[in-house]
Amino acid sequence: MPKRKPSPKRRSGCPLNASVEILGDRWSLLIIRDMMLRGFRTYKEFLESFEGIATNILADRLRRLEAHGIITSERDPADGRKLIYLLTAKGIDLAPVLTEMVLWAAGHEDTGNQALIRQMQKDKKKFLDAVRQRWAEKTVPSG
Amino acid sequence: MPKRKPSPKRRSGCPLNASVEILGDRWSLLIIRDMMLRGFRTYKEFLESFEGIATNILADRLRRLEAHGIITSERDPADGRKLIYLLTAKGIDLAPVLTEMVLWAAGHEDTGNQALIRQMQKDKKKFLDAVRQRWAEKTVPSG
DNA sequence: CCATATTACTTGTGAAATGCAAGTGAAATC
DNA sequence: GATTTCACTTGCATTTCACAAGTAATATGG
Repeated sequence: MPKRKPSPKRRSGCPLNASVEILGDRWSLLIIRDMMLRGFRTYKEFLESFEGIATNILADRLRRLEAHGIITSERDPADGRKLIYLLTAKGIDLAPVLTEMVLWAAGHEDTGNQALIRQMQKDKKKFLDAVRQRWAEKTVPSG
Repeated sequence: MPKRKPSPKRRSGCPLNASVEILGDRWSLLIIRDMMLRGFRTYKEFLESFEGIATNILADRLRRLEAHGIITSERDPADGRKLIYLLTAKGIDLAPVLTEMVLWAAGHEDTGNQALIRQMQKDKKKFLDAVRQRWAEKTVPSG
């Protein structure tokens, strides 16, 4: 259980503050969403996913997420050019956070992706179990 | 039920994207936390709470949260200088999001506020019910 | 009343983060 | 071995942010 790394210069001890300092920007949670729910694993997939992210920002966010132990990266043995990014246990533990954010927006904002929302609403626990299961099997379907 | 406002130029229809565009910065969720859990309601209280926020940024974030229907503002009848900021129903509905973010950080980062965390872990539903109850009564204790 | 204080801001300025276009190096493909 | 693909980096313009100072409206003390 690698946890409780002594973090450098944090503004306050509140756990929410820690979360916000790590995840509080426009892209980090979207990258994690794509890894968790869409099975994306390479730089190129992320870049093409949300049109609009700058290449340097994407590189920076991946570095930061890795530094925080939320993702790992390794060379693709089948193609030495590719780096494969994967969620760590700490990363997959963000599933409940993403779920609640999705449900909040779905209830109060004009959004799409109704299939996903209905799945989450119907049985939150089952949905989260399924996410964790796919992650454990490392058989997240791509696309 | 005032919901589903047609939002201007959103990057994608995913609900998570909507959440990130509204809440994805370093301060918004901390302001909401202070309103929800500490009963803060004035500009000055927020400013003194998290030392470090710039006055113009605080003003901007309060404006944005109000524009998104997460908070309201009204003059204090007892002191005409003061504006009182209050969470809307949409704002209090962020309680599960905050809770999951707190629990995630508490489990994986080196943070304080163990009392709050134990309360959340012990019975998440009861904790959320209490938050909603205090909000409904508008009797959130200050400090 | 009138001077002073408090509250909730705005404005100005420099620093930092971001967006965009172009370029680079290593590995794969043709 | 020339070209393409992948994962970036670099340089520069723009936007956002932090910090200090100032302002308008209201409140308070003498």
